[in-house]
Amino acid sequence: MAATATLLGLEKKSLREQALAALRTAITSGALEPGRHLVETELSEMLQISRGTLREALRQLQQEGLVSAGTRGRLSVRHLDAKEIRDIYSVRAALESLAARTLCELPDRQHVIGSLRAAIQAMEASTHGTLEERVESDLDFHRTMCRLTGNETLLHSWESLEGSIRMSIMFAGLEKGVRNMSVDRHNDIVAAIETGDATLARNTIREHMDSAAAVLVA
Amino acid sequence: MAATATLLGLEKKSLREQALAALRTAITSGALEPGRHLVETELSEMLQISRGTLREALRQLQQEGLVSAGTRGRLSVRHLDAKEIRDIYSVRAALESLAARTLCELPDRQHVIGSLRAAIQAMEASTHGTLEERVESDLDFHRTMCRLTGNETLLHSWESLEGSIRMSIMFAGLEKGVRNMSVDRHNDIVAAIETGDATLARNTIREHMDSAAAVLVA
DNA sequence: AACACGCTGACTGTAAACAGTCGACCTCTG
DNA sequence: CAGAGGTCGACTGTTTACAGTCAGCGTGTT
Repeated sequence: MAATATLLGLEKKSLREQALAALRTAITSGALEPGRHLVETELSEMLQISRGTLREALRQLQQEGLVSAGTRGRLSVRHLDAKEIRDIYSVRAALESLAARTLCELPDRQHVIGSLRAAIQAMEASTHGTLEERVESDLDFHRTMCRLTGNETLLHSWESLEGSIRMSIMFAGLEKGVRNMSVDRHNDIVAAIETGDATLARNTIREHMDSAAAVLVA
Repeated sequence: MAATATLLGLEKKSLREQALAALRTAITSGALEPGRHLVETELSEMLQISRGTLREALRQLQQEGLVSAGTRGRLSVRHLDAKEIRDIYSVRAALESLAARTLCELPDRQHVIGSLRAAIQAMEASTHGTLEERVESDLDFHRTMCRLTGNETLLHSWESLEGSIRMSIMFAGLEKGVRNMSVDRHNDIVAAIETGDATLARNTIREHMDSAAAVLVA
């Protein structure tokens, strides 16, 4: 069964895609805890899908860095130590700095600024919600920033990193994680982009990410 | 059959891994031309493997950006236009800039510089070889730079981009591609890293990548 | 007690078969 | 002739079955 968009906007997702989403959530939420050996026969039973379908989903999660291969093809949920979290955030900072600089160089930034402000409003709204919602709206802001560059490769690279980012936040604990997700900091980022000063924007992102990583590994 | 390292250093690779490598090479060399519909039944026959095994390999290639999904799950070899090549090189520059800066910040760089100089010597040797060899040694230099940072996430991100980089070079033609793979430019990069000046190193990489992209899309 | 060997169950890798979707083509009807 | 409907082959998505590897455990030998 292929993914199908129907007239009413309903979308049938393939079992593989559904499994991928479910596993991604289970891993990044900690339900499948770090180091946990992912046994195909168990998971396929839990998810009520065949092992072949599950393998395809697991391959993608492996590529995304959520799953690591041990001896003999055994997969387990990846465990992140402090260095790895810092490394992830370094790469994240590099990608988002590129995004910010790219947005500064756009001839017409108004539409972009509008979208980013909308994302910040969503962040503001989320401060009355759960910690999960706050994390979601924060990541959505950053993803939006990458998407608005129009650089598909950048968005794809960021999205490939997203799982690792989520796991880093989960490792630290949500309460710690949201400590760097304030609306003010994100307003600073948008303001920097609005000035069109690419160096300022890059530095603002860099500081934001350095600070976030420091909190996560403390 | 799992991948197995034996006493003599021989390594049995799984069929999936072998298929992955073969397909990657076929795509990045242009043997499987851009836009070509990848029919599972054909490919599995060509490679003499089952469709299930092939699908796992194709999923990874899709994740690497070498293969794009069309309607109804149909996969085809990705086609890159000039913008996409520039985008790929922007992301590449961001990642390698991070690598260069990270290497500048290492307390003891001598071992690192040695490895980079060895990679340059391999590049020098390759100037007497084929164009393919020159491309290989160039990419090896850059991969080495990322690996030496010790940042696994960075290396993985770079390697996930490698296929797209190779395809960009293939699109332009190898002759054009190697135009920016001179030993001098790479000596400049190493020299910049040797100074420990992160900004200089970053700028050297940035210029190198900007110049490479410009040549590829000209 | 320590070591070697054999067996078994658990697990991964892979192939083959089944099932559903859809485009192309053909036939029929007005 | 144009349009509708049906059929069939090509293809993707998924399941089931087969095969090989290896860790753990039990047994026998020294």
